[in-house]
Amino acid sequence: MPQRNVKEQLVDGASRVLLEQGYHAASVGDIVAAAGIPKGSVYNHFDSKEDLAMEVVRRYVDSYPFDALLEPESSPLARLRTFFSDTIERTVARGVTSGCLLGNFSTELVGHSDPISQLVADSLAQMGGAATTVLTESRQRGELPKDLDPVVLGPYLVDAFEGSVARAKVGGTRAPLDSFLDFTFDVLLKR
Amino acid sequence: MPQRNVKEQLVDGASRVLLEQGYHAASVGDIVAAAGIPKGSVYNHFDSKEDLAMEVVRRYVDSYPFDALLEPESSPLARLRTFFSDTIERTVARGVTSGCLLGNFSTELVGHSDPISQLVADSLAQMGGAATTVLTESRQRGELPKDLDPVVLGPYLVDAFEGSVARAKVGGTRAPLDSFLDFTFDVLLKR
Amino acid sequence: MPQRNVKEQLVDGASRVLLEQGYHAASVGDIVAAAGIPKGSVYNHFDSKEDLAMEVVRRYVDSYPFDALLEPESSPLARLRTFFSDTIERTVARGVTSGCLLGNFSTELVGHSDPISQLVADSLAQMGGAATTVLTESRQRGELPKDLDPVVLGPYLVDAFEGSVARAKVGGTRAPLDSFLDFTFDVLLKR
Amino acid sequence: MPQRNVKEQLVDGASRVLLEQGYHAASVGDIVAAAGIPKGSVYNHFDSKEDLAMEVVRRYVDSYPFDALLEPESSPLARLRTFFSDTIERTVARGVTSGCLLGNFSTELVGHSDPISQLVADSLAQMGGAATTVLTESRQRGELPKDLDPVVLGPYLVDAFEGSVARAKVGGTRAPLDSFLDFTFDVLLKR
DNA sequence: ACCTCCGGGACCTCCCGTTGGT
DNA sequence: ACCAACGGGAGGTCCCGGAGGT
Repeated sequence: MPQRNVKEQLVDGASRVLLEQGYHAASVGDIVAAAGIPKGSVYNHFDSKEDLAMEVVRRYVDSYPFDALLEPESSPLARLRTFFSDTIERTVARGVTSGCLLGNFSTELVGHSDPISQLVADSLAQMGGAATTVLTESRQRGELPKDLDPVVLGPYLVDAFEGSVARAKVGGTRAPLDSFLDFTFDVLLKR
Repeated sequence: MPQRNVKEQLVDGASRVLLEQGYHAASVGDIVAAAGIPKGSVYNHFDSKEDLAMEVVRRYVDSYPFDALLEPESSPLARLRTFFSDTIERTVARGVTSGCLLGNFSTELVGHSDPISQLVADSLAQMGGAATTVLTESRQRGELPKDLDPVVLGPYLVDAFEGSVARAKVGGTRAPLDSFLDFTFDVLLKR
Repeated sequence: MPQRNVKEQLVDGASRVLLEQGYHAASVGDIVAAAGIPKGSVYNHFDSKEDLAMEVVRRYVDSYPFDALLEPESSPLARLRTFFSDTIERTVARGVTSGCLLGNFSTELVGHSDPISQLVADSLAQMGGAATTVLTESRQRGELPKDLDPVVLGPYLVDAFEGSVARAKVGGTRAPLDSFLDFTFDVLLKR
Repeated sequence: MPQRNVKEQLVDGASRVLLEQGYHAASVGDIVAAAGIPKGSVYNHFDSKEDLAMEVVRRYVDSYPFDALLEPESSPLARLRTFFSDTIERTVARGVTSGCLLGNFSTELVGHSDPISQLVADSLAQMGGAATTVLTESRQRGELPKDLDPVVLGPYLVDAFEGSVARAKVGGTRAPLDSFLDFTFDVLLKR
């Protein structure tokens, strides 16, 4: 067998390029160039660019620290803050101007790829649901102001987060992200 | 003899197509087809697709009801709610799955068009600033809980709004938008 | 306008290449190379390779000497013989190994292009019909043996002709064509 | 442990696919999919797609009922009619729109594969020769009109047959085949 | 013998911007 | 100002055949 890891290299390269350039702007040529593999090898592993992007989204979602978020060891609110904080750091590390793959694809691919859009919608819902779960815990511990409904608040926080990621991206600064974190946990959730 | 408002038709068509398809996915051919004009005419009025898109963004921003938002007639919070509410209705009227041009371009065009990205960033900042202005008014009237800083809260609300538009878009439902409106004005700002 | 005749050159080149190589074996690159035009120009004139091939078939059919065949000046049988004889000479002039576009496409494109297949079927029917018309004339003049039904014989002769063109093509010799002509007119129709 | 009759499956699949799609339109991928074997296995048994197609043609020719045609039991003309009639039924059973492999390849592969073209030409000549043999028998029995030369008539009938198969294929109807049979044996050969 | 993975190259199509006659 | 025609280049996809471990 000539080489190994071709598929792995491909998905890695695609992850980087799709995150940085977007779906339509990133050509398969760009991706294979970044992955360091020949173009002809792409379709040995994926049926289409869309199929490859699906895998990239799956891996992206899998990289979220959901385990730590739901582990009932420390305070729920602390865990939620850590979840967002870690995510912010990872986002910044990849480059603020790359933004969040879910947010990027949520606006770019509607009407162009139903499978990806569905996956993105589900992933966003999953995040909102996880937040709701933690907030419900928090409420049971009496940490949460009583007027805040976890079911509504969870997705709301995810929306606010994604919005701030988008603004950070287009502005080229992490400020909106830090602002989101501070306001959410130091003001909104703290009475 | 050619059409009269060729430029107008062009911008109208481009507004629709760019909002629905995105920048990279919409070809100049798609745009002129939607506008009902010949392709060669585009470059009599704009230097490039990018230039045309700039004009589309400007018109999009101009269509926001900033005047009504800042007119000191009714209650500031009421005006802010109306601003978002009207915007939601217009968004829904254009098709939820189209989303918001600013949100769409904020994630798609970073790294591809600095002029558009800058314009989008500025427009988002403008919205946040307008919200801050109104919230400051509100604070002066004592309508606003004291722990909420208008300077932080204004952009935060815009982020949350844009995030909910994105989620509505990818989910194909207006629910996140209504949820945003209710939570923001019935809970968050009504402590 | 940079150049003219681009479309004409394109169709001419396509006629040559499609006849010689067949539909699937001839790439658009081959065609534009033969036509001496850049590849990007093809789709200014035709929607697809299939569309271009349709035009080629139309021109091919138009090149048959149907007028002379149906002109009631000389003997019907003489005109029919001339029709086939002329067609044979033109076929040989283009290269026996190219065969007949209708025959070639009739076997290659079924299941791949319904529009072309239909056009080819119609054209073949047209030839058979024309032969029938002339044979009917002949019968009325008493030139035709009574047991030969023009309605059946017309298409039969066309089939035999196309079959002999195919055999000449694959054999690389005009012998089957001459044989067709002699047997048909000196034996079959001369009872 | 792999399959047993890999080669057999391969040739069977290739026979079907090449007959239905043609040589250039059928990819090796299509063939192995139809055969239910992995693509890499092809080149263990054949040097190339061309080589595989050669085998397919050989089997196709072997499937003709030449034995029954030449067995001097019943009337020569009856045997010839049966030969064509059986061939027609087998052709129809495989799908009229598939046509005849010899006819299909005779027009598609000239200039692309000399070995296949040669084999097809020889096979066609073989058929014509067999017909001539039987017609000669017939002549000796006095069954055949004296003006019909078996040497010319044999190939002529094969050409007419192949032409009618092509017309049946592109027209999607067996009518030309039945017409060929009736006219040939009820009119042409019956004085 | 088998078969997974590989890969250089070419497929058809379409892109965006331009040219130049009207 | 208009716009039909143009064109270099790239888009995603798929081709046939091979390499090499099992």
